[in-house]
Amino acid sequence: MTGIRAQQKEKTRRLLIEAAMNQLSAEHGYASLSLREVAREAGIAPTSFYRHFQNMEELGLSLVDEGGLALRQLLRQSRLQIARGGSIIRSSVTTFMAFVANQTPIFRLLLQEKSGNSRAFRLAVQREVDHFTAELVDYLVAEQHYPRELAELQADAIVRIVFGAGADAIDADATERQRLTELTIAQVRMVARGADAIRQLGRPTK
Amino acid sequence: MTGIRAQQKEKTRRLLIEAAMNQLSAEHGYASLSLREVAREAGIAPTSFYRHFQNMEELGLSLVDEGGLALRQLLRQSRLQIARGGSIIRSSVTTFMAFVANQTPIFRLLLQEKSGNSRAFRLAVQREVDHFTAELVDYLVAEQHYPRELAELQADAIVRIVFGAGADAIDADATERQRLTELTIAQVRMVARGADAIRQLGRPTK
DNA sequence: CATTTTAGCTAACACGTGTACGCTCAATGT
DNA sequence: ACATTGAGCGTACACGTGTTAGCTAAAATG
Repeated sequence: MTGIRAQQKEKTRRLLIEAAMNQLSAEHGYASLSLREVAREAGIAPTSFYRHFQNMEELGLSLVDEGGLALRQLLRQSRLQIARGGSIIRSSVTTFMAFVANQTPIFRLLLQEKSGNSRAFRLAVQREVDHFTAELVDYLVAEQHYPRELAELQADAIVRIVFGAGADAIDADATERQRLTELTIAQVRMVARGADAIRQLGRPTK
Repeated sequence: MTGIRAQQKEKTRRLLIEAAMNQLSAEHGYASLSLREVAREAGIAPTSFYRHFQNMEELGLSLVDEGGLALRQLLRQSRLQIARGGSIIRSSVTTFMAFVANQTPIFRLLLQEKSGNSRAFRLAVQREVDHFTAELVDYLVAEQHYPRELAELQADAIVRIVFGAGADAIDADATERQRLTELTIAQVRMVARGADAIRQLGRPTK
């Protein structure tokens, strides 16, 4: 009942997606992705592409979704590390940087399309980043007992710092990435201290 | 001796640059910029383009330079506001956001090519951002007497936050941009507080 | 004034692109 | 068993692209 036919279709759909991913590189971004080349790498005729996607844009949005999914899986991984002890900041930043290193093409896609030229793409990526931020806010409120507003301010700043560092990490080699990771950890801790100081102001007499 | 000929050449060179700027929009980025369309808008034949630039890439790098120049002019403006009193943070963030609002295509170009697909572009933009950071470090060391290392950490974090906010401001309307500006100011102040707290740790007994 | 330089032109090229049309043939539905 | 569906294919078209080669005329040079 799985449908040997639908099964095959899903398979070549994946072939297309993976072909597109492969063609994403440092020199060759989504914008300059060609239907024909993607189809060629997937091993189907150019026209058969339309059996799976209406547009290249539709393919691209699927890529973003895949990326967002991977990103959220990363977050869960990170939370696992927290559960079994250790600095939340360090483990979060480290796993994030590992994601950038291991899934470079996906991260680059997210990064580029965040300020890219398709509104649909920008919104899709922003949605993923917002997820990211929202979960951080929840953590700060639930576990660290920050007032919501301050938690939002802080989470937003942290996400900006971490994503910015991720962008710089893309081009970096392992050593440089290590340095960036430590730098980022220190910066996030700095933000946390600042948020804490502000919180103390709110209720000066402990 | 100005050279009526060289003068004319410089003029159409500017025409080309401005034509390229005009074609940069939310939907149509540098990557999909066409030599022929640019030439058309500049009012010259496609082939004449090569009298001024060897590549589209060379044109693009000129655009980045123009953008960086404008950004540095903005910084000087901002520093003037500081000289005649007022919060340095507020005036810096405000003028930065004004830049994003008024010179949107240029800022978008910088933002996109920062993580774009041409290494030359990435380096060019990074160079501009580094200028930005370096001047902030100098300020923090000279005026606020932070130790250099802490100043660098702080400046880098601030630049990341501000640029991230700028990226979000691109799509925003005036009201939303105002909100973003206030948010960013608060975040930068938060970072400053954090840096201050860390500095106090370094020399606990005042 | 004679010569050289050069910004801009027209014509032409080879190429890659997205997409429409109609065919095949194996998996599905009845 | 038969009819229908649909994934994939080959052909073909119109179009925009970057780039070369060679001409023209005006400015620069001496």
